[in-house]
Amino acid sequence: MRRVKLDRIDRRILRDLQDNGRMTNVELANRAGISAPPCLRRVRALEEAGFIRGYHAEVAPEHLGFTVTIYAHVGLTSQAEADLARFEQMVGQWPEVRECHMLMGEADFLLKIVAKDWDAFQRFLTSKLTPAPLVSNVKTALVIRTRKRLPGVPIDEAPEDDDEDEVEEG
Amino acid sequence: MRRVKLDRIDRRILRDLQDNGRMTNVELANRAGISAPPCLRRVRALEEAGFIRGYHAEVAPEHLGFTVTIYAHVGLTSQAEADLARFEQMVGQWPEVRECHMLMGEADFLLKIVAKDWDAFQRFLTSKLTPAPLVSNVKTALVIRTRKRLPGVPIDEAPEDDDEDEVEEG
DNA sequence: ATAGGGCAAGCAAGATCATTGCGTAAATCT
DNA sequence: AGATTTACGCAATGATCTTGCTTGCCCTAT
Repeated sequence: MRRVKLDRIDRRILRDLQDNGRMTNVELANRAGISAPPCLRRVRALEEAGFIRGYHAEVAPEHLGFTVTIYAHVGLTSQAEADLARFEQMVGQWPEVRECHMLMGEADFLLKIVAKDWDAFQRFLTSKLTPAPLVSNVKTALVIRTRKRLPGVPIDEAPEDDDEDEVEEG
Repeated sequence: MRRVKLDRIDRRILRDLQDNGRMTNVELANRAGISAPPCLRRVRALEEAGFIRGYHAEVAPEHLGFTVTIYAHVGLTSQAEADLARFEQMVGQWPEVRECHMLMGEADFLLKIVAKDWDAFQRFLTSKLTPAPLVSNVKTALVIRTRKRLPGVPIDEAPEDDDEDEVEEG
């Protein structure tokens, strides 16, 4: 069980990579105030330790024909863990569903769904989601516009307390 | 007004970069079946045309101490466009709010909020969001777990109809 | 048909970047 | 204090990025 601590340099690296995932290692190093080799070693260590789950291009949905984004609240008929997992496994196979969050309270989920147009979403809703087993009720909310869309979390230069963040690695 | 069309190669590039934003251009080119130079030119063109909004490292919130994720439905007292914009401008300045989606129907928003712990979220809620001007009512939903978190949109090898996607660029 | 223009691909070369090995300094532990 | 660990920086190698140039293809207008 190795411990990984984050100092100011690590946080700066994470912040910069969260903001620009294709930043070159040399620029990353310059911003962090160290030379390239240790900077790359830190990045690799952060990846290994699970601080960085991956890198993704942020594509414009409307440019690819996806004009409809919906958030759907889904209530289930059962809240047994096996049923919750079965539902998650099912939505995991639907490409229209991009995110699946289990919410506090009764057995319900919040799904983020994208579709090319309203008709395609209706087809998904009526032929896939609503008739699915375990699904009790579905409430959908169409997204009109999105004015803020920041990735991940806010990463300050320094943590609020004096200690450094640390995390256990399996 | 330049037109940009997407062929199978462009879609493959977008799909691969959405999946791995740090894929090298040579591997991207190999997967797409073309050589590196035209592949890089396509990537640049896709960026210029707005198909790619940016690149981001996906960081693990809990590793950085953010153990709480909340979705909040916020209803406003006014749905005049100026007030909606004012609300969006306000949440834009709150680092805890990562996403702000305006929903269909009455003037309400869906916010994605992250916080280091439940207490920090309570402070945000009671000292920032709830007392803010225009805010009528707030309903929060704590995220227990997230089992699906895919970026962007599903990108197939070929579009459903025979035509190629095209988009206007300003 | 055939010549000309417009794309887009591939090759090649130079510049930049990533990556490794090695030596050294600072911090930690005994 | 001495030993150990850790992480930095330098230097060198290999890979990648990037640009200019040339070639081939398709479309269009003679």
